[in-house]
Amino acid sequence: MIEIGIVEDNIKIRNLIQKYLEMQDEMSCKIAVDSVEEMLDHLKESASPDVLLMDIQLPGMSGIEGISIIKKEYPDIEIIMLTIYHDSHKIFDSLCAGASGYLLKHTSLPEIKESIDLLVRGGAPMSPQIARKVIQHFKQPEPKKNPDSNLTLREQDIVNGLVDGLSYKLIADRFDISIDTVRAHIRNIYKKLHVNSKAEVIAKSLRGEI
Amino acid sequence: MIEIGIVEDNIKIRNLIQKYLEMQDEMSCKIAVDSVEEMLDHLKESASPDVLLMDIQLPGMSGIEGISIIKKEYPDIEIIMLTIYHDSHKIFDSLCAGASGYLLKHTSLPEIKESIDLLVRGGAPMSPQIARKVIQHFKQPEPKKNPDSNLTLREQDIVNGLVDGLSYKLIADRFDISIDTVRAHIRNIYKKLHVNSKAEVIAKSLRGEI
DNA sequence: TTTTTTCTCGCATAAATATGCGATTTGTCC
DNA sequence: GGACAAATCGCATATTTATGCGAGAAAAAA
Repeated sequence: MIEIGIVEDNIKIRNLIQKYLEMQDEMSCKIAVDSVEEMLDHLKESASPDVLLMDIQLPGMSGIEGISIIKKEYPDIEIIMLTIYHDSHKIFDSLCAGASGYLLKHTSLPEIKESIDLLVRGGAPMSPQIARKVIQHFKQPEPKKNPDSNLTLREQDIVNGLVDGLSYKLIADRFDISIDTVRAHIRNIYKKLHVNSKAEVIAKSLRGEI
Repeated sequence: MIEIGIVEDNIKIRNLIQKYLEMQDEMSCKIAVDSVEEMLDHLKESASPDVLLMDIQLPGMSGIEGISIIKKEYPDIEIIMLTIYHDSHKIFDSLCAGASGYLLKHTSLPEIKESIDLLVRGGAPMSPQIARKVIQHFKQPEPKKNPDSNLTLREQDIVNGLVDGLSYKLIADRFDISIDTVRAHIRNIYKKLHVNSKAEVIAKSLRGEI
């Protein structure tokens, strides 16, 4: 028997889902509340459900904050977001916070049931549009490397020194060269990268633009 | 009519899928080859398919290398990986290279068809186990934030200015404050972060350690 | 072999940064 | 009302950076 909890402030939707899930043989949905705070109260007193369906827009604490807190206290509870938001930020914030699935609210009741089944079998329920956004997140936008920014090995050494937060003097020590040589390299690096400060070199480097 | 191409070196599997897809009313699968190189030859001469099903382990160029090349030349072709590999590296390499879906080879023929439909409708077909791995990738292992490095809003503004490569003067201009105030904030930031140069602040920030 | 890179070093100087000490104002918390 | 954090500003100074110009030696490319 899969124990399911619901956090959803729209009472109609909440009751609808609860009733539907209760009708399933292998599912039970006893806890259905309208805020994260209430759910936390419940969790303290009674046994934890296996799966939580959670909205994002909620009175009080948002669903995304809720994920973090619940996951920290009860890491075994699997959380599926069920929301109208399909903007990338909310999706990624939810997944980063520890959600295991992300459904849009137009998902039908049988599909919700299917998703819960999928989840307990080790899958990750996602609406197709959501999956698309998640995947797009991986695509490298453009390896926008500056073509004529090919640094020599020594120059890369120097850049690494800068990224490590070293001063010219310390870089000189590290590679056993004079500080004026460091200056010379840095001059050339700036030319190649079209910048004129350490700050920009470090930023470019850590952004993978070198 | 959806035009589909297959790159798969196991001739049995290839023929099976091709025949099945050809049987579908709204699908056509004329091009079925056993290497990326062959597919590239085909693409040069005839019209591009809408969707490619591609294996990873192939004679000659690997499927993952293939994605990059094909996507660069023909960015409109959607690629679904169809492979036995379910290790995270291969999955992420594929998605980063530009694949729009990732199925495991035990996927049934009707499911493959469904996946293609899903793809052209803007979704992203993935086996549930794959989706799970993708999602796990988002979970932050540990936000190793320095506990007593909580910067105030203004201090965060200043840090952003530094990351953008601005000088004190320009930061002062951006927020319409005096350069001495910028100095004051930076002093406090350095104290909180236990550093003593712009470089280190930028590095920390871009590494997500603030 | 000649030319071009790459790496090395030096001197000089204007600009920017790091850091010391001190001060006023505006909130918020108790 | 008093304590305290946050944001603002000023002045002074030692250190570091940024950038100009020049140059020699070794290695790689032509």
